[in-house]
Amino acid sequence: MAKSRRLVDMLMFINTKRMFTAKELAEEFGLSVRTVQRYLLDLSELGLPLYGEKGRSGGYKVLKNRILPPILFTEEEAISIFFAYQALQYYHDLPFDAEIHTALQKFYVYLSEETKKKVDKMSAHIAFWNPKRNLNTPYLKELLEASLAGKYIEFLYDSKAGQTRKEVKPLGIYAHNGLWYCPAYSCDKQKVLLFRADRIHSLKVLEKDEQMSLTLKEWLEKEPINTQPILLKVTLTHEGVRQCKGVPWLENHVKVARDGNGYIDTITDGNELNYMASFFYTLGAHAFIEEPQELIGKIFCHAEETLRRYKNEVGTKDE
Amino acid sequence: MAKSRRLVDMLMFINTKRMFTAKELAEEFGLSVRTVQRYLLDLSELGLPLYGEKGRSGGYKVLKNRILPPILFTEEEAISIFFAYQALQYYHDLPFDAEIHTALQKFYVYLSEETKKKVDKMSAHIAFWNPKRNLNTPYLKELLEASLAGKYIEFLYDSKAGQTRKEVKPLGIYAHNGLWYCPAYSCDKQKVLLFRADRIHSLKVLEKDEQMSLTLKEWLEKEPINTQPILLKVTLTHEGVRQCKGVPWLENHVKVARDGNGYIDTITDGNELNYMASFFYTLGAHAFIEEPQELIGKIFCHAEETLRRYKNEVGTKDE
DNA sequence: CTTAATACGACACTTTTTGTCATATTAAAA
DNA sequence: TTTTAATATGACAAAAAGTGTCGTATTAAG
Repeated sequence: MAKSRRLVDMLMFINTKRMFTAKELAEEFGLSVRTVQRYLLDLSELGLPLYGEKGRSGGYKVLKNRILPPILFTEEEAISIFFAYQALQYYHDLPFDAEIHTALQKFYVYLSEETKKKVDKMSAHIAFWNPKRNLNTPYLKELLEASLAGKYIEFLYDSKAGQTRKEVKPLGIYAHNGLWYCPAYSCDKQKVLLFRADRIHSLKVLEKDEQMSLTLKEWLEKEPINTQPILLKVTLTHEGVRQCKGVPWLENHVKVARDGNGYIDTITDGNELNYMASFFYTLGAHAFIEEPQELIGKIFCHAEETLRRYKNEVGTKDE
Repeated sequence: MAKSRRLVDMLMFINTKRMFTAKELAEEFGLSVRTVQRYLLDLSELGLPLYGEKGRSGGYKVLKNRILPPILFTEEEAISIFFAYQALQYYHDLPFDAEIHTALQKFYVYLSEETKKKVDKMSAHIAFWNPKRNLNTPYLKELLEASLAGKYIEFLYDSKAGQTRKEVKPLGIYAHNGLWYCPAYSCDKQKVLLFRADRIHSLKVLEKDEQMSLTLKEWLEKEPINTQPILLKVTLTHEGVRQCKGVPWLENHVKVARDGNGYIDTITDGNELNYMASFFYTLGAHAFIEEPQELIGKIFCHAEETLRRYKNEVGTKDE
C-alpha cells in the first residue's frame, strides 16, 4: 500500500518536470537509483508514456500530456459525464473532440453491463435542440487555446468582399444557433471584430502574446454598451401576449391587463430594429407598435417595397 | 503491485454483487478469509462505502453506487470534460447536476496549477448561447431515468386549464431554447403528449413498466410525418445567398451561380409558411420568391395589411 | 577515453503481505 | 437455550514482495 502511494507521489512529481534523471528522483524520495528505475518501469506498465534516453546528457521524458493520478469515480458520475456529452452532440465540430472521446472510452470500458446499456440508450432519450449544421469548423481548439494564452493569430477569412488576411487576438469562442463565433481584437482597426469560426482558414498562431485585457465574457457583458437604447411601446392582443412571452428578450417586459390583452413599454437595443421588425411583422395584427417611429417606418417601407415587388405575381394569378 | 491489481479485481467483482461474504471472496480469489477482510479494509479506506453485517445471515454490502476502478486520465482529457460542462452552464436545472460537480471536483484537485488556471479561465472564454431561464425544473433526472427504464410515472401538470393529474410513460427529455420538454405516452389518450418539464409537479414513479416501444429519438424523427411538402423556389442576390447559407433549414439547398447570385429549388414543410414568410420578409430585396404562390400571397397580404395599419402613423409624422 | 546517463540481472536484506490460530461479538436458526 | 455462521480484531510465523548494493552492458556527449 505504501508503494502505491509513493508511485502516485512520483507520478505527480514527474508531471511537474519536462525532463528528469533517475538520480534526481532517488534523492527527492530517499530511494536508491535502482528502485527508482523499478518504479518507473511500474509506472510505464500502468500506462505512463515514459521514454528514457541513454548517454551523458540523457534522462527520462514523459511523452504525451500530463497524466493525472488514478481517480475513483462512481458510476453515477460517469453517467453524468456521458450526459454532459449529449449536449455537444449537435455540434458538427468541437474543440477537444478527440480527448472527450478517449475520456468517455476510458469510463465506458469499466462500466457494468447494466450501466453500459443505460449509457447506450441515453442518446436516444435526450436531445438538446439545436439546428444540425454541416459546416466544418476545424480551428475551434486553436481559437480557444489562443484566447486562453492571450496569443495573436493570423488567418484567412471569407468575408463579403472575398478572402482577406486578418491578424487578431481572439477573446474566446461561443456557439449560437449551431454556429461557432469568435470575437477577436484587431490591432489595425483598434477594435473587436466578430468572426464566424467556420469562415476561418489557414490559421497560424503567432508568437506575439499579451496578457488578456478582455475576455469573451467581459465582451459579451460589455456589448450592450454598443446598444443604442430606444423606447419600445407595443400593444398586444391576447395571442400577442402569448407569443411575446415565448421569446426571452421580451418575456420579462410584457404587462398583461385583466382582459388578457397586453402592453410592452421598455428600453431595447436600437441595433436590433431589423430583427424586431421581422418579429413584429410575424405577429401581424396581434401587435401594434406605438414607438419607436423608426421601427414603424422600417416595417412600413418594407411593406411598401414588398407590395411593389410582388404586385405582378399576385396580379397575374388572380386574373 | 500484485496486491493493487488484486484489489482492483476484487472491487470489480464486488461491484457485480449486491451482497457477499468474506468466504465467497476467499474462494473466488484463492485467499484466506483473514486476508480478504484485510483487503476489504483497504478498499473502504480507499473510499468504497462498505458495510458489514454480523450474525448468521450477515455479510458485506456496498452502500452508495458502484465505484469504478481507478482510471488514469490525461490533463487534456480532464480539460475536455470541463469544456463539455460549459455547454450545460446555461441551463438552470440539469439531471445529474450533483454528480457532474463531484466528478469535476475530483478532476480539479489533481490538475497542475497551470491547468487549474486554464480551466478557471475557460468559462470566461467560451459561451454556448442559450437564453438564460429561471424556471425550476426539479424532476429532470426522474423523467430521464423513468424513460430509460421504460417506467410509467404519475404527476400533476400545470396546463392552461389548471392543474391536472397525468399518468404517462416518458419517452425522454429534450432542451429547446433553454426550456426542458418531455414527450410522454398517455395510456388513456393512446398517444404521445408533449409536456414542459418545468410545469411538472409531485412526480411519482409507478411500478408499472414496459419495454420501450418508442424512444425520444424515434419520436423526434417520426414527427415530420406531419409535414406537408411544398415546392420552394427563390432567386437570391449575392447577399441573399450569404444569409440563406446561415440558416440550417436552407444551407444545403442554396445553389450558387458563377456571378455570386443564387437560387433555391427544394421541397419544404408547408406548415412553416408563416416562419418562411417572416424570414424572406427580412431578406427584402435580396430574395425573390417564385413559388409557392401561397407564400407570396401570405407576404403580400401581410404587407397590405401592415400598410393599412400603420398608414396614419407614418402620415402624421411626415406632415 | 572519461563521464554520466539508461538498462537490467543477481543476491542478500528488509518490509509487507499472508495464513493460521485464537478470541470476541452478533443475530438467525435449530 | 444452544448452535451456527457470519463480522471483527489481534498475534505471530511463514511467504512474498520490495529494496539496496553490487556488477555489467550500452549509449552519447564532452
